[in-house]
Amino acid sequence: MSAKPGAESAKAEEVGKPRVRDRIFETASDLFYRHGIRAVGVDAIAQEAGTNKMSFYRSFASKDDLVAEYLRDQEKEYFAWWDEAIAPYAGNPRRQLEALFEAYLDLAKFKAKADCGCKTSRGCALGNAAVEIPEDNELLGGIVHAYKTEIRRRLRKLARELGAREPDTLGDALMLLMEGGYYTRLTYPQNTGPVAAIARAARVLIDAHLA
Amino acid sequence: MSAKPGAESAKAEEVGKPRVRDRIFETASDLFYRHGIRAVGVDAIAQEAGTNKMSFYRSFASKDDLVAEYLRDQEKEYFAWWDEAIAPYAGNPRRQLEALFEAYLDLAKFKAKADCGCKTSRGCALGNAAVEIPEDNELLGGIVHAYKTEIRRRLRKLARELGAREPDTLGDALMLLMEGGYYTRLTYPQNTGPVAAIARAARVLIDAHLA
DNA sequence: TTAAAATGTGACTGACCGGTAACACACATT
DNA sequence: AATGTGTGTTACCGGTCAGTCACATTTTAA
Repeated sequence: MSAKPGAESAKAEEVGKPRVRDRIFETASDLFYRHGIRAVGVDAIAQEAGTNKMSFYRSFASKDDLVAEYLRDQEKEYFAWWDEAIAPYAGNPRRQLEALFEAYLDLAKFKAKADCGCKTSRGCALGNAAVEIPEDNELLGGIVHAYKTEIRRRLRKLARELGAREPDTLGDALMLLMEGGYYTRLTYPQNTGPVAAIARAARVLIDAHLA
Repeated sequence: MSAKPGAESAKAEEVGKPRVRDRIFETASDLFYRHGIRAVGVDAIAQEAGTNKMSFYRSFASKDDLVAEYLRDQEKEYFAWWDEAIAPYAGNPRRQLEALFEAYLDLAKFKAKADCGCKTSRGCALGNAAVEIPEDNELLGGIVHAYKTEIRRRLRKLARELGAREPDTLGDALMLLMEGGYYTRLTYPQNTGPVAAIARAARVLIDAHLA
């Protein structure tokens, strides 16, 4: 099944062969995002990472432990993208919001690895996790909740800085657009779905709350 | 008595003990919606329905078979709600759209059984299924895709009847709101999330496309 | 009444789940 | 040479998954 990629011991370790833990994490993140959390077992992760289950449990206390780290990492990446998108327009909330929704259409590219091979983007890692996480899992559920709430806070804040009438309402409306974009991306390849209309819709909402 | 074997079952249904198949289907629908499809096994369904796995497989060829029926039934229910919401305003697409988004806030009540006990609504059954369905499952994936496309078609049609500029864009924007509402309902109890802003946002979008 | 249809029961398969134990091996430092 | 660390290997645990079997029982229709 898996032939060794010919990497020799000492040098390869430093250059192109990250520590087992990192390989496992990268592999798991990829598999979780593409196939969902429940659908990916620890054995599959270990094998795909070129190691075995025992090494998995030397690095992670449990699967949930890894999932929690995965979710936190996805959140970090997402807000990194966010900050990057609005950075060029600091002090101009209107431009920041527009930039955000225009960049949104390229988000799939930002996330997806080149060799993903998915026909459709898989939308929001955290949001999808909310579907799979059982109700009584407070650890994972809390991570998702905090993430969504931070998005909500940021959008409402931008709406306030914008000087919008009813900034909270505008922020929430914009959030609905974003979340809807993720959700529909699960079904429609890339930007062929309703998400194509997101930037214009955002602009319309913003204008209406400024008039 | 009549020789038709289907007629008698109606009696038992009324009395309070529906046929096993129906009990299984109702129970499964409830469990699938609340906990997700992957999280619910056939054994759990059978037990919760007061029967056993063998009776399950006498009624359904496979779990996927049941899931397909569940999804189709959810779609039917959803569009029944939709038609009911817009019926009073036939010929007035503007009022129909508004009614749709106002009724949306009560949708959770429409779906949820009284004894559900969920802290949060579970949003859209079909949309959530899209997260759990593996990419190569064309049967289930196709059902979800057809459902989303029908929503899109209906919203675009209403936007066209409305006489909106760029009706497809407006329809898609409204769809983003709807889908976003479902998605965020997974995380926020009932209407405490951004979904509370959905009716106003829809109105703003509609107005802007009419001006 | 009687036979057929519907349903219940428990055991079973083979695969997979998350997680663990015991041991072997390579290598880097000292 | 000795030691410790990181890793690989194999087998195993108890549990659950979807799905099937033979057979007993109840319900229903003729």
